[in-house]
Amino acid sequence: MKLKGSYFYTLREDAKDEDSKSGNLLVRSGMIKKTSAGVYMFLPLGLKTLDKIRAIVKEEMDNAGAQELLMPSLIPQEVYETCGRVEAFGNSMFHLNDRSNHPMCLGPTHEELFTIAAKSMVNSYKDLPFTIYQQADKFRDEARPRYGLIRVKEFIMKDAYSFDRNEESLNESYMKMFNAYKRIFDRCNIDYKIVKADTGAMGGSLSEEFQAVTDIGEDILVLCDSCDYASNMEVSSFKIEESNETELEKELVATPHAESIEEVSTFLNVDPKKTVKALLMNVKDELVVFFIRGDREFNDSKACKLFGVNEINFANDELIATSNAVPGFTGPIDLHAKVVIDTEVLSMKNFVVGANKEGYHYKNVNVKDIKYDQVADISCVVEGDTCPVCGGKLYFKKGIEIGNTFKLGTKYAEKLGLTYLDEENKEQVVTMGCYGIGVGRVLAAAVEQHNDENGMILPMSIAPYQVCIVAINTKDEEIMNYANSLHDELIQNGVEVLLDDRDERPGVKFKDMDLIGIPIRITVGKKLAEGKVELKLRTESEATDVETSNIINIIKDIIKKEV
RNA sequence: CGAGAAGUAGCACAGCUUGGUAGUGCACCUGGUUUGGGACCAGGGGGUCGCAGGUUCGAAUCCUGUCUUCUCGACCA
Repeated sequence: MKLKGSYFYTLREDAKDEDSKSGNLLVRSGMIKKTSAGVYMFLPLGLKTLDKIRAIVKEEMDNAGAQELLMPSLIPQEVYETCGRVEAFGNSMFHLNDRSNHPMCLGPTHEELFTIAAKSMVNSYKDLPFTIYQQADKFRDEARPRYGLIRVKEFIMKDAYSFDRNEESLNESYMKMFNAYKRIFDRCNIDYKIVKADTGAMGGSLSEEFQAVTDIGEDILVLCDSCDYASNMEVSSFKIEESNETELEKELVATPHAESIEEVSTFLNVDPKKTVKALLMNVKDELVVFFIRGDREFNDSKACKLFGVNEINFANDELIATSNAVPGFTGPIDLHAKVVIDTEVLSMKNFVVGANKEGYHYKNVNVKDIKYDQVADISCVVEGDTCPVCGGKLYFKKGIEIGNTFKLGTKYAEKLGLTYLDEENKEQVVTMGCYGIGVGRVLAAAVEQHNDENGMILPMSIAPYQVCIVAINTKDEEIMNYANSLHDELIQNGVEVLLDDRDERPGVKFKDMDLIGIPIRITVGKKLAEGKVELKLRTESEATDVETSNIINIIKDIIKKEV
């Protein structure tokens, strides 16, 4: 590939409407261009990079025995009605009508269509198991697209679905995908963690997320410093510390104007860990008061699961007025409302709670003093908590979900009637798994993790070109002749090469090649007269002189080592 | 969806308070000098100032509406 005469441009300044390192670098390098919020063009250089990732995904899927197919994006709405998902997706689904006013949508996910496809083929237990997948566009009308390719309205996802006769067989299919995922992300050089995640509204028994570790991550990963415990914040737990204090008698204390945990703990000079705070919530239009340790966050998704609802909001004044709770001073003693206490509170002693009386709290309260309807795990881990597995210390990292493996179970198969006959001629429901990879997110994550002040530092496996040749002076015939012949010879040797033969000054070319992150740079300049060119790796700051007689082998060796 | 900010040339911005010929840097074109880390000199092309109304002799500038983008939050199968 020669730059002169080809579609290639870079921007010298950051885009004002990109909020992430990767978004900016991808836009500045001319790989992508925003068409509207959360929708991007993939320009030639960007598509080439994306294709490298897609090829790795395809190779690993095929090796794992999965078969590729392609589903449509334009789908009749009734396909999603069977499993109640039009409502479940709500505003994030794109709706449109065809010319005869038939309601259609742009597919946000494809469980239903894959299940329908499986029905055409599955009759007997002998037809199982198998796994099919596609790499295709998904459409989700995100409320707030952000971070370049990370949160978008239209994106390419690799989604695979496994079909098995039972849970045991599913476990095998699942592990094949799981291992393929590890190879895919390893090959793309992503720094990732595999965490346990919420099975959410999808149902199913196990969900594991592949999370690329970056500061702009939208998920909080809970990790252990001494074992391999790893969990999404939504579902993570911690080992509760038992207190061996002797229980004291509760005592009413005046705490004028001290409403927040911070104010109360400062006023009474107690550790926030020795307080219990109330959350007045609206659960199905009923007031439920949750009590958790003062320094902890309320875990929304755990609470939703507890009540089997999709959302829990703060109660409004009207709802709060149905009880004797006083916001800022709400406590579990003599509270006339439904009370749920966090499991951890059972192990706390001599703590501070509100007194349901303006300006008063109780101190030295113990579990025996309080009445509650339910005990449940409803709080979030904080850093420094004890690991539930090994007793080590928990710490946090931020992650971008780039992949998800999911034991779906029989939910979709049941509703859509995907069954088979077993050896005894009995009808059985197929057990499914689904496995997704956000291909664009993998690219964004790779860029987010591999860059410096000059631009991207792409891993060899996904860089659009493995080698770039910078010809210092395009007017020098010898330099140009050699650069062109090196370009041709590398291609003949199966190397992906970009020749910068533009009539630009050297500095411009160096800056551009650094920006787009090509792993190996060959500079053809003055030393050509001595039979030498310069080789520089994007990951290194220094260049070395190399004999032109050896150059092909040296390059091939570097590539072999990296891929 | 709630709150805030911004829309002026391909990109990044100034001009708006106090209405009066549309500006700067980069990019682009022509000529020349240059050629190892985003060159220099000279000349040049390109914008119905997001859109629609209104006020005014006159609107990028003031007023109203609207769309878009961004930020913080809510949401995120």
